[in-house]
Parts: sequence; C-alpha cells; structure tokens
Amino acid sequence: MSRRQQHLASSHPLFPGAPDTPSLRAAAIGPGSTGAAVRLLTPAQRRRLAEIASVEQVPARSIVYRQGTPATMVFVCGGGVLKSYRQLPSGTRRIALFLFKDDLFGLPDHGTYMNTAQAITPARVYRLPVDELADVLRRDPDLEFQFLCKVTHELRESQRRSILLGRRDAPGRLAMFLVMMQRTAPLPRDPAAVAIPMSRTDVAEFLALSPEAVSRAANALVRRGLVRFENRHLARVVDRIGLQSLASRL
Amino acid sequence: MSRRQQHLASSHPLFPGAPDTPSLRAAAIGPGSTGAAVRLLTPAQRRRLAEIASVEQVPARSIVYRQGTPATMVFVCGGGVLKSYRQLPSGTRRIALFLFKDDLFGLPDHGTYMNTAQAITPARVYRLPVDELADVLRRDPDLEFQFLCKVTHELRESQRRSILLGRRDAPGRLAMFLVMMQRTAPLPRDPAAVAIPMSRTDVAEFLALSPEAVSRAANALVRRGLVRFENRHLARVVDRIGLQSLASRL
DNA sequence: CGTCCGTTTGAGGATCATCAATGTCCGTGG
DNA sequence: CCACGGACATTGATGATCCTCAAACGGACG
Repeated sequence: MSRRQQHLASSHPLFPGAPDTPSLRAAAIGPGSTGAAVRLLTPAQRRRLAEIASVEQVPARSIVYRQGTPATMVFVCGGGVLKSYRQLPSGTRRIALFLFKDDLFGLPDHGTYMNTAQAITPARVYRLPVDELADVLRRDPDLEFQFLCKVTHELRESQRRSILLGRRDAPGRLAMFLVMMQRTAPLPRDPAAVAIPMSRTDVAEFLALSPEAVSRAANALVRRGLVRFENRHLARVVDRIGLQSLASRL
Repeated sequence: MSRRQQHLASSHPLFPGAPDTPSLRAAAIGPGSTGAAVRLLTPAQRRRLAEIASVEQVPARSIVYRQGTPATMVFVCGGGVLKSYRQLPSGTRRIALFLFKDDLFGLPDHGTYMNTAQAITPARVYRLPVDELADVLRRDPDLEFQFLCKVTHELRESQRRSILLGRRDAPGRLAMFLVMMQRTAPLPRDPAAVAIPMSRTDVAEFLALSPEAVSRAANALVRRGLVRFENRHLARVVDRIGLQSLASRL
C-alpha cells in the first residue's frame, strides 16, 4: 500500500455519502426522460464500496496500471481526467476512452488489464480489489445491478465511438468529439464552452487521426464558424446547431 | 404472443439444460488460461431464465426489433446469425455487431432500442421481458454476475472493433474481420475454414467500407496468398500466420 | 427459366497520412 | 522574475488509399 493511499472505511466510517466515497455515473436502463447521465449508488451502497476501497491521489502523467499486467484492482475515478489507451504492435497508440469523475475502469479480461490507464490531470482514483468487489456484488444484487447499468452504459459509449471512427472525414470526427466532450464533462457556468483537458496528440490518438489532421480539422471548424478556440484547452461553440448537424450527419 | 413462439417453462419444466433453454457466451473475468469464450450459466440458472422466456423462430431477413421503439424485451440468440445495425441520418447503415448463438442483445437505453436487429439466417431467439429479467437478476446475484461478465465481454469486443475501425487500409480491416469470424464462430471440423454467413454488403457496413472496397480488399488478400474463397460464404485460410500478422499489424 | 439484387471491375476525384520545417507554449533552472 | 530548452502544435507539399459514379457480370429466388 503506497503512502499516497488510505483506507476509506477508517476515514469516514459513519458518513454515508461523504466526499471520500466512490460513485458511478451512467444512464438509467429504464424509460428515462433525458439522455443525461445520472449518478448511481445510494449512500449505503457507496459506504459498502468504501469499506473495501482505498483512495489514491495520482499526479499527472502517472500510470495507474499497465496493459498485460495481472488485474487485481478495479478503479473508479473520483476526480480529474485519465486516459485508457493501448499500445499497438506498430508503435502507434490508440486511446480507448477518456475517464472522468464517477467512471469505472480497469475491468479485467482473463485476469489481466487490456489497456494502460494514465492520468492526464492530477486525479483521484478509488481502488477496489476485484475479489472483494465480486463478493460485495454477490451479496448486494441492487449494487450489482448498478454496475450492470454502468457497464451497459460504457458499451453504448463504445458503440458511439465506433460510429465516430466509421466516419472518414476529420472535421466530422472532431465535431463528434467536441459534442461528446460537451455532454460528458459540461462546464456548469458556461454551457457553450468545451473544456479539452487533453493534448492534441491525445485527441488524435482517440480519433485515430494524425495530429496534423486534427489541427487542420480544428481550423476547418473555425473557418465554418462552428467553434472558436480560446486556447488549446478551451473551445467555445459558436453555432451549436451547426456543430450538432455536422456531428449527426454522417 | 405470436404463433411462432411458445413458453419454455411449459415445454421443458423438468429438464434443466434442455435444448430449449437460453445460455450465454463470454470470457471469464477471472484469470482464465485461454482466450476462448465459454458458455456461462448453470442448468438451474438456465431453467430460471426459461421460466420467463419465450422462444421464437425467426426467418431470414425478419426484423426482431427496430431502433427507437420501446424496449420491453431483451433477447438471447439461440442459434443462427443476426445483425444489429443502425440507420444513420445520411441513409447509410452501420452494423454494430453480428449476433451468434448465446449472444445477448436488445439491451435498452432509456427504455428504447438503440439498434435494429434483423435475422441474416433463420434464427432462434429467446425473448426475456426486461422487468421480469430485472426481478430474476435481483433475486439471483450469481446469475446477475454472469450477465455482468457477458456485458463486459461485449464491451471488450466493441473496443476491438474500435481498433479495427481505426485502421485506414481496407485489406487490414478485412483481415481483422476474418480473424474475428474465425474466433467467434469457428467450424469444428475444419479450423482453416471461415464461414461468412452474411453478404458482402453486410461486411461492408460492418467495416465501414464501401462494398467495392471490400471486394478489392478480398482480392488483395487472395493475391497475397493469405486466403482463398471457396465461394462468397466460405473462405479458407492459406497462410494463417500471415493473416494474423496483417490483422495484428497496424 | 427469367428477373432482380448483389457483386465485381474500371476510371476519376477527394481526403488523409507522411515527411519536413516553422511556430508556440510550458516548465525548468538560473 | 526572466531566459532558455524541449516538447507540443501548426503549416505546407507530396503520395497513397479509399469513395464515388458507372457499367458489366454473376448468382439467388420466385
């Protein structure tokens, strides 16, 4: 156990819903009205997870786990931004997804991690031992159902990404990415603003484009009057419906 | 209830593991040795599902459900091949995935189906009412855990597909598709043979390529001596390591 | 056996990857 | 606090690949 991490059960044993308890974010399976993702987990469930979890503060660029290593822990993002990527044989990398608050990651495949998880910004992660998590889930079907919802939600996001990658035009891909970022991590004070915490290279690896193509695509969107770039990490949507149209159009 | 479907509980109430019970296929979460998918679900679990399931024999080209319609049923493929696709605004279609025996599909998102499911070959599907399934899962955490494994497995497959779509060369995409088909639906008698139940157009819509590109890519693979095509629905791997190499390379 | 749909082949145009060079930002150290 | 170094990001030119359009071919089903 690293010096940066501490056990949660001992830190807040009597405060369900305390700031140091993990949570999940996903869309409901039932007939929900809005497409917005909501936070799952009751205070009691969060406390139950906290009992087996340890929290860790990871600095930027720190690697949480590496692909191919034995998977003993499952993680929940408690804040900050991380990336889950895969090193391909050719040397190029593909970012499978970006991780935000309340995201679940590190699900093992045959006992090993399929991707490498690395912090982009300083981040907080909850570490859940897989074996103990499995026990907790088996004892709490409702909690397990929440996990099922979460993974199902992830599956939909992955399918959306497949549609994105099916596009062949770089501006369209970038437009979909911006809309996705706006939906996933909206800025409460400024709905038109889109935070882009990751580097252009990260975006390129996520969109399966060259960094040059991302740059030119960004220019194209600006030229069409859809967005403006305050700086490299903050975009502003000028023509919301135009951007949505380009993103939706295939 | 259509005339083609019948309730299972009454058809085989005393035979757990009878041929008319649904099953799931997925990779284990724990440290498994092989990468092969195994059948999940104990006889008792299958019987429990059978109690709420109805089975239906669907002819080829029949649509099981349409995207955007209220999702009241979850499905399990009991045999045959189906496709789950999405109609895009531009009119083009994208096949999200092909469905084989023991595959789970029709998971609702906000109470509606995200894709359209259509039979490619005559197929058998088990229909599970979502509400009743949720009840059963809540009462059987182990069964629910199997579903969690299954959805997690689907998530990995979807990520693999994202990597596939990240490639820009048609022959590479087709090679990955052939390897995938060989792993997913292997022919027991002839490991070198690859059954391709779907049309070239379906393959094109799955790979996000034009039908012409698929045709030319197939020619390219043949020209390189990697595979041969007995006919349009049966390929034979000539150079296994060469094909694997092309599929893995990127 | 005929029709229709799916598939294959060919030519031209558009878009992105690659290579190379310049410009910009950030973090480090003085 | 400022200057510097290096990584990241942009811009330009060239080549390869796929999409589109169009036509001929083949097989599947009625």
